[in-house]
Amino acid sequence: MSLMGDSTDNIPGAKGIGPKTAKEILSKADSLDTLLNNPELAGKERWTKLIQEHKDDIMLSFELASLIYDVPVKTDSEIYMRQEADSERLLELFKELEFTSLLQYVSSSATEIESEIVSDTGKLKEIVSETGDSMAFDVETTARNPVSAEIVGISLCKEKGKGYYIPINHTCITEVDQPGLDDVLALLKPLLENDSVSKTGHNIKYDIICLRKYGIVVKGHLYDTMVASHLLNPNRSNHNLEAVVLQHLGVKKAGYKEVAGKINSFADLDIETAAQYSSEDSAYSFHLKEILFKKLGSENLGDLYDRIEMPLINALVDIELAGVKVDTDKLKRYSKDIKNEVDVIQKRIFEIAGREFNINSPKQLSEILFHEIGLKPIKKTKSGYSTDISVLEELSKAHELPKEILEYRSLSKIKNTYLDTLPGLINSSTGRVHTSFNQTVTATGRLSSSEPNLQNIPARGEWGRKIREAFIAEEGKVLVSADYSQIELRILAHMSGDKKLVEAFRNEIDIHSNTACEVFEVPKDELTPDMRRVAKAVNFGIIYGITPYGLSETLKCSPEDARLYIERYFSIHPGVKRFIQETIDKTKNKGYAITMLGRKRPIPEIGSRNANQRSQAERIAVNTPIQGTAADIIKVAMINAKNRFTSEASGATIILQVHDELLVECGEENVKTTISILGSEMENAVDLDVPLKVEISSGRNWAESH
DNA sequence: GCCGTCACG
DNA sequence: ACGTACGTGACGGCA
Repeated sequence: MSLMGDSTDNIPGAKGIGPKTAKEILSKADSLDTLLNNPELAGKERWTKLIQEHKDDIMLSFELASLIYDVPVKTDSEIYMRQEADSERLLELFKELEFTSLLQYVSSSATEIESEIVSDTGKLKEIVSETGDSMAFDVETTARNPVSAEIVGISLCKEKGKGYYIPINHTCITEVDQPGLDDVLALLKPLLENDSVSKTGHNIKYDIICLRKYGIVVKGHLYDTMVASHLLNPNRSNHNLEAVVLQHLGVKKAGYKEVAGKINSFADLDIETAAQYSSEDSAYSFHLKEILFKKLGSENLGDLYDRIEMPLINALVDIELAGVKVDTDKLKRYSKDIKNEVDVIQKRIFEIAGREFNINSPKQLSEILFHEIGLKPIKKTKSGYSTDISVLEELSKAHELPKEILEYRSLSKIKNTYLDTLPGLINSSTGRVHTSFNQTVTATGRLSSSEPNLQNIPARGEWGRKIREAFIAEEGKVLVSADYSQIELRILAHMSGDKKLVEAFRNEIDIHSNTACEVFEVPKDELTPDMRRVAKAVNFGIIYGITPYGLSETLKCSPEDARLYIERYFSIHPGVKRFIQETIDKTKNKGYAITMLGRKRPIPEIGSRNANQRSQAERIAVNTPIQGTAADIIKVAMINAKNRFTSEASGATIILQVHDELLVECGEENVKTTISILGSEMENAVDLDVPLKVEISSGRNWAESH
């Protein structure tokens, strides 16, 4: 078995590697170690030679060089551009290898895009009238968060290689005339709202939100080159335009930081520089559209984009604009309460420890625990002894301090991350919190949420309840929360076709209790809560790509017992066992994991000779189709629910998504309709061999609706 | 900027 | 003999 399966079985020496194969390895490679530690591709010399053999292919040699160059992450092309120092070291490397063409690329910044400043409405009118059925645009603003951002300028592209920049609200001293915002938007509105003109952009959700605040509803087919890049390789974490342009066009474009990093706001930027930068954004995105969407088609990802990711952009626009109402007074009161609690605990900790120290410093804490008190370290981290929750729980048996530390940590986390931060993130004009839902971050296809992250708001315990009670509905409205019940296990049942598992879900049996009966071979009425706890962990473990050790860690049992549980589970669910093996084999053959709706995730380490790396890859190969399919399904539900809320004028708005939950706000009088629409759209988003079940309830706040 | 930790699913 | 559950984002400490 060679690195990537059949396609690279001819690898014995570098000379046998053609450009296409090398490219394939690179596109699927996730870490430098995978490649450099491969005995068949070992050594820098081999790779250097490879570069020289392919120096005509700019991008290929670029990526190869980045590997030799020992960059710490993936095959991201932008890594060596992130820092000046890196660029310089890369230059040296290229000089050494006599790469004249590459030298040109890194040393000269791109000037391929022509930019024209549009400073009067007459000219703008002309451009609008000349625009055909396809355009790209980019909105420049004062802020990162689109809901609070104000428009500074807009660039357009209607033909490859040329951008037009309309300066609107630059505050720098300039002789360039700036047309008024209202005039510009009035002229652009018919074009932007024209359904038959497709719109291209890089992270176009941002621009659509900015314009929506001014009453412009962008219509037409959306080509988002950032989303396309993510679908093509979800392992990459960064899909900013500079990186994507470098990867697919082989051009080093100036990034935002290089252009505007030193100034406070884009509005302070001189108009000529702004025009060039913004025109490049529009024009490169316009150019990338052709390449990326052709690739999406040939990778069979076109349907996934058209049916899910593109309509999802519009759904996310509505969600982010809607925001969530938060009772800040309540949070601030809780913050004071919790401060008193934390102070008391801190005092107690210092007394027990015999001196004051920074409890938040794991380093200082381990000094106290393991040297001064003399407790026995349990786990190591890269930099010392671990003091994480599992360690402290174990140490609690031997000493009174760890328990206090746990309490301190938990409370200060609540205070710092939630109580004290959320009030500051309220948008002053809407009075609500507007998170960003990121469509291009996760490797599995899930969304992520940031600034603030509203997908990790505490849910458990006293403080979880208190904090969720502070997420409230507008006056006269209520919150409706709908959760998929066991969606991942249901997907496992469907995908594996395991008879017993399918049957259990068709009969609406409590799945964890059911598993407990099976694993412990007892009738239902003899089940203990502890058996159910074990079974629940086994069920989760299956989804995560179970290992005896991993299960024993979470269950705090011996690996031998864990192994037994797993063995019992598989003997009862042979279909699941078969599914796991087949999934791993298929991933090995194809080089990627794939979800029900065709989302792909390359997993190159699946062929690694390093057993640890290979095992991890195998767990990822099992988990990704399950987690990713669940992500696909809730995306479909969001799109369909939103469409019905709109078409049936139910006055309901989705305001949050938390992986298997949707939170909706609607008028008190519409609760019944909302529940019925939401429930049926979630349950019928896709057709599986087992039913999808959704639990719905409503209330004045998030805790109550749950 | 990276690490350890911990909040969520 | 090894080191392990899957996926995220934010915080404080520390170099």
